[in-house]
Order: sequence, then C-alpha cells, then structure tokens
Amino acid sequence: MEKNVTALEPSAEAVPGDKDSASKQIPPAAVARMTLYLRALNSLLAEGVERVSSDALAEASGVSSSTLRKDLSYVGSYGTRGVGYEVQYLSRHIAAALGLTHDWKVAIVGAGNLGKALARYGGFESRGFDVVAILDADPMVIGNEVGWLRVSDAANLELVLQRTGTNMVVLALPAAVAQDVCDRVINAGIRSILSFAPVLLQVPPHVNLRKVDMATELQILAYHAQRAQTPGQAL
Amino acid sequence: MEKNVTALEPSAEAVPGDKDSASKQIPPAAVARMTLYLRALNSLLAEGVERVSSDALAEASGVSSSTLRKDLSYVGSYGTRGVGYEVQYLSRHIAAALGLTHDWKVAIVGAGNLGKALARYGGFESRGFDVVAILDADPMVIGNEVGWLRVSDAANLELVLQRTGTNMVVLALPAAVAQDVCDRVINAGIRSILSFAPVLLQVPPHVNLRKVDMATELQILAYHAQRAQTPGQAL
DNA sequence: CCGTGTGAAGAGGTTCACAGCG
DNA sequence: CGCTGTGAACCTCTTCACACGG
Repeated sequence: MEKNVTALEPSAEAVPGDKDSASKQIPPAAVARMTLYLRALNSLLAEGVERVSSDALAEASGVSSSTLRKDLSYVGSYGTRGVGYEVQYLSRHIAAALGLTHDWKVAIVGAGNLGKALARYGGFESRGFDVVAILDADPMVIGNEVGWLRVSDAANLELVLQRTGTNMVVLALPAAVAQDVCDRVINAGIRSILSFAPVLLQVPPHVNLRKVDMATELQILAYHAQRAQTPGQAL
Repeated sequence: MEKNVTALEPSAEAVPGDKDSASKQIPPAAVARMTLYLRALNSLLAEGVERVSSDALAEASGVSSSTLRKDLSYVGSYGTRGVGYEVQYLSRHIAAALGLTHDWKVAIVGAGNLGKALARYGGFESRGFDVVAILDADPMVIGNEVGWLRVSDAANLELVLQRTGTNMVVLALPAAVAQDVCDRVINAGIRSILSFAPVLLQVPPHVNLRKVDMATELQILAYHAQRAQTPGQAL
C-alpha cells in the first residue's frame, strides 16, 4: 500500500563516482522492511536478548532470512559470521540509516476523529516522533484539549509550524480541503507529508508524500476474498 | 507502502489449462492501483463526465498512461480505440473485478480513539463497506454509542460476528492483545483482516491480512528527509 | 488519424546457493 | 562447523513502441 508514491529523482544521482560514499541508495522496499526489523529488535531489546541470528530476526519480522540479510547488506556489515547480530548494535545502525538519530517534530492538521486518535496514539513518541501541534479550522474545536496539546487555529498554520519547528505534517482532513492545506504546508517549507485524505494530492517533486487510505485497504481485501469465494465459477 | 503482506499460494494454481478462465490473476500492484482508478472514475461520474481517455484518467489517478492501460488489460478490453473509455461502464467493470458488486460487512474490534474514528469515518459506506459492529473489552466503553452503533462486549466476539454476518474485521487495538483477538477472529471464520496494531500478526495461509502502521510510514518519510538534508556530507 | 491494447525490452526486487570469515 | 554476506539466477513490475481497430 501503499508504499508507492515515493518521489525518486533519477536525475539526482548523476554523479558516477560516489561508489565509496557512506550513504548509498537503499531500495524503497528495503527501507519499508527496515522499520519491521527495528520494531523486532526493540522487542528483543526489551526482553533482554543480546544476540540474534538472521533466521530468528527474519521470523520475528515476518520476512525470509535471505531478504533480511540482503537488506542489511545495504547498510553495512554489522553481524559476526557464525554468530549473528548484537541486538543493540544493529538497532542503532538501522535507526541511523533511517535518519532516526534525532526526534522529528510532527504536526497534525485536522482535529476530527482521526486527527485526535493520531494525536493521542502513544506509538509515536516511543519511536522518535514528537507530536508538537494539532490544528483545525472549526471554531468549535479550536482550543480543545487533545492529549497534551491544545488545538490551534488552522488559520495560523504557517506561524504554528514555524514556532514549533515542525518538519513533518500529517493530514487528517476531508478530501475537499486537503489540497489547499497541503499547498499551504508545502509553502511553509514542509517536505514530508503523510496524508490520510482519500484524494490524490498534487505535490512538487522535492516533497515526499505518503498516503494511507483505509477504504483502499479494504478494497484490496475484497478482491482477494472474492477470488477465494468463487474459485471454480469459470470452470 | 505497504501493501505487502499479500498471501499468495503459488501451489494453488497448479492447473495449467485455466488460460481461458474469465478471472485471471491480477498482479497485486495492479489491484492496488485499481482502487485509485475507481476513485477517479467516481469523481468523474459525479461531475457528469461520460467519457475519458487513458491519458486523462491516468493523470487523475496519479499514474502513467501506459501503466493504466496495462492494468486495464488485466481485466479486459473496455475501451474504444481512438475514443477512450465510457466512465460508468469502466467503473462498473473495475468494481466487479475487485469484488465490490455487493456490500461487505465490517466489524471493528477495539473502540479506542482509532476504532471510534474508523467507525465514524464516512468513507466506508460510500465505497461498498458496511460497518456492522464495533467491539471492546473495557466495561467502561461497552454500551457507549459510536456513530449509529453501540459498542458490543468483545467477550461475545464470535456471537456478534456470526449474528451480523461480518466477513471482514478491522483490528484497532493495542499490540499486547492483538494476536489473541486475531486468533479468535480467525477461528470464527473470518478470512480478511485489516490490522492497525503495531505488531507482526501470525495468521494461517488462507487468511488475508493487511497492515497499516503510522509509525512505519513516518519512519519511511524520515529516511527520505534525512537523505535530502545531508546530500554532500560524504563528498 | 487517434487512442487503445499488447508484445518486447528494461528495471527492480526476491530467492538461491555458496564463498568467506569467525 | 555455522552463520553472515553477496554475486547470480529468477521472477515480477514498469516502460516503451507500435500494431490494431473504430
């Protein structure tokens, strides 16, 4: 799902001799899986496990061990042959490769049911993301408390983003206004956006947009369910 | 994004001579995009547009026109050469290919912030999904009104799923209990599950599981943002 | 003549199998 | 001897270019 609207500029890597550069390109599919490894590693860390083999980590992440080893090879050789990986060491290096060495400041635009749910969702802080603001345009909602925050007026969007030092924005608003707000967010200098609005958002190439749409996910499930239900209809 | 944990059994299509079958396999990536086409077509339909070219529809869906035409070729030839596609006709056929000819009954397990947000989200009904139940285990929450529904006791999970005729389940609950509930849902006969829990769920091969995780999405954004910020550090 | 539909080429991702190191 | 790291084969998806039909 998803995982699709990744803006890659092929022309950006025109320099041929950056083979030795520490930051090679990591395939998008591998980046997505890295988050799974990180999650599994942090679970192991919480359990006090110190070392793990590629087989074990792969199973805990739900991928094949060859995929895991290939993915890890993109960021470097952090294992010990014949032994495995040191959990904390590997966790640190994957986090670094993903850019999670410092916290990211996230603002949520839209304080409807979904926006509030996201703002109160505890899973962000523990993974390097600080929700620093939540905004809405509805006067009935502005000023309400949501978790530790108070809903700001979306009219002051640019000001709030600047004051809070926001560098990522989550759009949790109706389709009709999503593109307008998205444009303002981009004009305010934000280049990473996660949208829950069920519309196609137009963004310039330097902006990174990811989309999550529950209706889309259900439709994909419906396709597979329908296939399973009518296997021999054509025969 | 996502869009990844699709259970495909390669052994299931051992029959070689089903070339003429009306329901050929559609590539997973194409299925995901079909939902975009459907959304764009329904927008056009609402605007009263009757015909559309592959170029126009592709732009409205955010894909290339060659991708669009290739995708449509998986479900059949519904266009007119030199003219384009009839909007309603194509919309119907894509919906049929995705199994959206009848409504699907969805139950939401977990009536926390996210579960409530999903239950009240209007985007489901309009796209062929009926939310028929919402459940929780917390006595403080059971019986509360959420949209048109009342929160059922998760202790009666199996009974509620059966009575409502549910055929899809959305898991909106904490990681700690997700696997337990997931197992019960599967035992109750559900084979399509959409999980928002940030854990790896173990499911048998005949069950279709899709996952959505906001933290994962933000981490992927972080990776790209970090790359953009430190372009020449290695040079 | 125009836009669809499609084989063929190309790119990207996954799996395999084993070399290499501890 | 065991497990990691990786080139190579394999497979899927995307893009290209043009034949085909209205």
